[in-house]
Order: sequence, then structure tokens, then C-alpha cells
Amino acid sequence: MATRTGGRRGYAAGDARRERILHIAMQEFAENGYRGTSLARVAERAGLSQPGLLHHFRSKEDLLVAVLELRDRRDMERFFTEDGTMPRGLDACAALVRLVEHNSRVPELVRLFVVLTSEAVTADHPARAWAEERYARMRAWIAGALAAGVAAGELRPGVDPASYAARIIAMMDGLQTQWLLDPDGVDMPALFSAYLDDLLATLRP
Amino acid sequence: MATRTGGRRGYAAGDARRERILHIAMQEFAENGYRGTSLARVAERAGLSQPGLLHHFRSKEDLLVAVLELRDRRDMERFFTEDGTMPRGLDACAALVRLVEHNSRVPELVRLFVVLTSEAVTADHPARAWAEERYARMRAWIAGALAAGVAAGELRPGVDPASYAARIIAMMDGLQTQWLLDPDGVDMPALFSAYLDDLLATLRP
DNA sequence: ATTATCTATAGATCTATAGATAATGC
DNA sequence: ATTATCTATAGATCTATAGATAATGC
Repeated sequence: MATRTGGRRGYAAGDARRERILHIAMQEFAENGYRGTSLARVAERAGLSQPGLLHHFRSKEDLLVAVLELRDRRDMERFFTEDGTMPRGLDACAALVRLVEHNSRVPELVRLFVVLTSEAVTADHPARAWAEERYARMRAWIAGALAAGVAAGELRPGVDPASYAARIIAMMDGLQTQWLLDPDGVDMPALFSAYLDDLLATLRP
Repeated sequence: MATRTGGRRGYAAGDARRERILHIAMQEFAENGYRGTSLARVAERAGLSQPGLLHHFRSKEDLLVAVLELRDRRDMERFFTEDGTMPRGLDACAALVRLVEHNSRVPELVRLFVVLTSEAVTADHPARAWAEERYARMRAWIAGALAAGVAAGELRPGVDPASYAARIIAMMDGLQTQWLLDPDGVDMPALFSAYLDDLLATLRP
């Protein structure tokens, strides 16, 4: 059985191969989207035949799901602090700025996200559920962090955390698209930081 | 010769057919992206054979370009005021709010834009140049409108029009994605309007 | 003459399965 | 026994061209 994440046993070569395939697939999905990606090309770059690839991931959709899970796992490592808790209030805002700064150093990961998320707004896309859940989770997390900031007195009472959460995410996403199209002309981290500064000027008590 | 926009002559049936093909292609590109769209399916829906379609548009890329041009023409009609000038300063902000409100009534057009723009950030996409130019144009227009607002004393001196232009566009785009994924849970016009309200509170003299 | 169609088809894909062979590890 | 591969191939696509036929409009 392939595509286990935990509970693996033996066959180290297979695990290494799966790892390699995942990384290459990530690049290919980022460069060409789900529809534009060819299993044969991924397989060739990974150094095995196309049916050989399908031994490790039973279908193209399987491979996509594995790539999305890998991306999410990496994201999570970045959100949580070392003690496993999430930053809140003003700390959360600082964490978001750091996240955007980090993103500006990994364009391929950003491209993967932008391309797959937007492909997912089309009918019956295999990443549709993933995208919906991801946005719901992100909005809930940021809204919670803002609400905590209000409770702690860091932020003015009366702000609507849900509304600001949606807007902050929208700003991050929108800047990503412009930045990918024109990396030199669009200073994504600076623009996001400037946005949050203006925002905090409004939200501080 | 097909795919003329102006200077057409005679053969009314052909013009009507091209119109019909364009509308259907717009829907198909919006639903499935460029890569996911099949000429055969567009042709079938338009009531002719697939080679019949290629008589009117010489290639799939040709068809995409025609669709993008159509979309841009419609957008332009919406930006310019009746006397052919563009709104500036606070009028421009009001126009943007109206634009977002209008967009919330035409999800298919929004989807077309989101899907094609994001597909375009991938390598060698036929809509790449279109997307880059569109963003450059939009940023220039909004930056100009803001600068005019500063000059007219409507906005505080010292604001950086280019920075705010990029951010305003990012907010519009980012909200579109969230709204397409969850139209009932995300009130796009209200969120954008709230963003601009906060922004103007910062920008007013 | 130009335009609008069609059928037929070349030539490339693509994903996924069947079935065989070899290596790995308990 | 399980896992990792391969070759061969079924079965669907897809875009674009060739070449024929019919209708339109000067």
C-alpha cells in the first residue's frame, strides 16, 4: 500500500522515491496547475516510468492531495510557535508580516497556492474542498487572534474580528498575485506591512 | 478572414455565430480555465462542429484573446463615466465600490477573471501578457486618481498613490477569491466598502 | 469570390490498468 | 509476501489541417 504518512515500515528506497515525487509534483502543479500537469513528466523528472509513479500514488488526484497535505503541514509549522500555541493579538499581526516576508523568499510555494486555489473555484475541482476548508480555518484563526487582542485590551473594543480577518487574508492573497506577475515591480512584504500599519492605527484603542 | 472586430462586412450569420461562440467560450473558460476548456465542447454548445468553430477563430489561443478583449471592453465601459473621462479622487473610490457591487451580481465574469489571471502566473501562459498589462493599467489608473485627490485637497498630502493603488487592487482581488469559494458566507461588497471606509479615514486630510 | 460549414483524420497527448519481473525484508 | 518497477496498451481525449460542398452577397 502506498501513500502512507505515518506507520511506514521498511523499503526505505520507496519512501525516498515518494518524497522525491512529491517535491517534483509540487513544482509541476505550481508551474502548470492541476490540469496542466502531466504525470508522465513528473515521473520522468523523478526518474521512473509513468506507471511506476502510479504505484506510489494511485491516481493524479491522489498525488494532488498528497501535495496539498505536505503544503499544509509546512504552513502549520510556520503558524504555530515553538510551544505549539498560536500567537494572538498584536503578536499575530507580527507573525503575519513575518509569514509574508518568508513567502517572498519561496515564490514556487506561493505560486502553488495561488494557482491551485484559483483553479479550485471552478466546477468539480479536486482541490475545491481543500480550498474552502483552508479559508474557513484561516479566517477562524485570524478572527480568534484579533478577538483575543480585543480581550487583552491591545485592540479597540467594537472591532468586528471576522470582517478584519477576511480582509487581512484578502490583502495577502491579492498581493501575491500581483507579486507573482511582477516580482520586481511589486514589493509584497512592504505593501502588506504598510497595510497592517494603517490597519493597526485604526484598531488600536 | 475571421476575428475582425471593426470593418466587418456582410455575412450577418457569421457575425451572429461569432458572437454566440464568444459568449459560450467566456462561460467555458470561466468554468474550466484555459487548459480545462475543450474547443469541441464550445463548438457543440454553439451548435456547430469543432472544425467549424476553428473557421471563426483560428486557434484556441485566438479564441482566448478574443474573450479577453471582450471582457476588457466591458470593463472599460464601466470605468469611464458617460463623458468619456475617468473619475478621480473620492469619486474614484465611490466608483470602485460600485464596481465591486456590480461584480457581485455577475459571478461568472468574476470567475473568468480570477481563473485566467491565476492561470496566467504559470509559465508561458497565453494570457500572461494580458494579465501583466491589465494590472499595470489598473494600478496606474487608481494611482492617478488618488494623486488627483491629493492635488484637489480631498486627500491628505504625503500619501503614496502607487502603494495604495496596489493595495486597493489586492483587496478587490483577494475578496473575489473568498467570495467565489463561499458566496453566502463572504459579503464581498460590504467587506470592500468597509475596507475603503477605514482607508479613507486614514487618507482624509 | 468569399464565407460557412462539414467529414475525415493526422498526430499528440493523457490517465489508468494488466500482467510480468526483480528486489527487499520479515 | 510485499514492494518496486517495467512494457504494453486500452480508451479517451485534444487541437489543428485537408479537402469537399453549399450558401451568401457583390
